[in-house]
Amino acid sequence: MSTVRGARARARIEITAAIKDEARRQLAAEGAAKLSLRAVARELGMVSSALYRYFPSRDELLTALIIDAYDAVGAAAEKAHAAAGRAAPGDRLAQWTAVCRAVRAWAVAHPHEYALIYGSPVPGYSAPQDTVGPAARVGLLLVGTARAAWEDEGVALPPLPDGLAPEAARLAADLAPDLPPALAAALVSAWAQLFGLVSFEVFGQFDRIVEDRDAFFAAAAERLGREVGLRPRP
Amino acid sequence: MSTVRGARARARIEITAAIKDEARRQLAAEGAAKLSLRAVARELGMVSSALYRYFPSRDELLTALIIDAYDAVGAAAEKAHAAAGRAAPGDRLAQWTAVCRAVRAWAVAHPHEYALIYGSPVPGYSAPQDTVGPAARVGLLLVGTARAAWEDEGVALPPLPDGLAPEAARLAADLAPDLPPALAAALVSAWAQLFGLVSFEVFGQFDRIVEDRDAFFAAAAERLGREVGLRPRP
DNA sequence: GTCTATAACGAGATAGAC
DNA sequence: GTCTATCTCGTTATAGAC
Repeated sequence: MSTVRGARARARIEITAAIKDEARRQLAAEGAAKLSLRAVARELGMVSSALYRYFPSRDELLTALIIDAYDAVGAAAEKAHAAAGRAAPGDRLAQWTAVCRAVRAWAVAHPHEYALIYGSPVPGYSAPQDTVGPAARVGLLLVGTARAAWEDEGVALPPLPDGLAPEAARLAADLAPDLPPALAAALVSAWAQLFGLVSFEVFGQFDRIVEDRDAFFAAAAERLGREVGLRPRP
Repeated sequence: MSTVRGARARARIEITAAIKDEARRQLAAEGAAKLSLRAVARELGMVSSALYRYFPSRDELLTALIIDAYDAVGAAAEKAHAAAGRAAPGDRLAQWTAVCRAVRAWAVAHPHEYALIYGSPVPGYSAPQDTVGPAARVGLLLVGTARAAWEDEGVALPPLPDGLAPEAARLAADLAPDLPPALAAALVSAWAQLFGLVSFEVFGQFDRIVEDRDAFFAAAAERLGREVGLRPRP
């Protein structure tokens, strides 16, 4: 009884994975806008209507791919975060740059999945609430490292520009009530800028401009870390 | 004779503009991947083969749209650059932030054209050399402002991290041989981060996170300016 | 209950004959 | 330039296999 259910469940998991794999292949070849349930089904030797047992609509398949992508980059970042924490406990700047490098490495290795989550929105598709949690994973790591440094020794940040004080207070209340508003605002800014660097590289804006991308990115990531108050180990 | 030719030329210009306008409308509705010469023709009451007199292929139409977009954001930035130069000559930080704000304002007003040039690459399309010049316009303004500040009074930048020295020298040689390598590298980094901030806003990554986008962006742009050595007027 | 297959819909793209 | 025959798409209804 339970083996039967187990076998069915296993088959379901396998087929679901096969569908997503094939969809990712199409993502790379044609882009998210042209992702087609029929083409996926054809490639898998299924009939299109059969896919509806696994994904109730094309948009739900897209959502699954988006969540997987956020989870993949999040997992890569978390792994780097943990490893850096073990390798040099207390060296928050090293941990910060390790997370940045992991994000970049994942993005360079999976450019089409990266484009799906950090590139132009897919026309006609609007991401449901389910993506919010996975999307936050990298950001949470960055906040965590900055918080650890703040708890260690406090951080020295330049004073907030006048106009930003209310928004910074709002950000802090939403994202990290224990942190000073200036740090919360700096974190959001660094977060956006990290992905700006990665996007420029992945989307080809650095072609014929930046050559030694590793060195360039490493320096930029470290600078971002300093902007949220991280300092090299004394 | 010449009036006939003039009229013909005028008609050609008008039709070319109408084609691009309709194509931009489709860009907004369906995305660049689905831009179709046939649909453009249908909407204009033309037959698709007639379009080939104006654009030899879909890719050439895309290229024209891309160049137009780079030129539009470049012109907006140049206008802000010039106005800031007139309003407060010598205040380089104000000029820098004015350019940043102009880029952002254009992007927010034209999100689909922004996505075309700074979003995910269009699958199967590779930009020809013609786009390089227009694409450089904003970057050149940023370099120009930083150069002016450098010539005014020099700039104090943190020393380059070890590994970055060769790449920074290369960047400086390519982009601005008169500037110190550390400044060239900081400029490329600030350039990428500026568009990272804009992309996060335009692509919806700030939804439900950053509320007062004007204040947030203004503060970030000013910080970027300081990173390339700009200081407020004494 | 769970799945797949057939067939169909309405809409749109596409290729080629004329 | 036009028309038509043939594709694609997402999605649903239905019937039957396991």
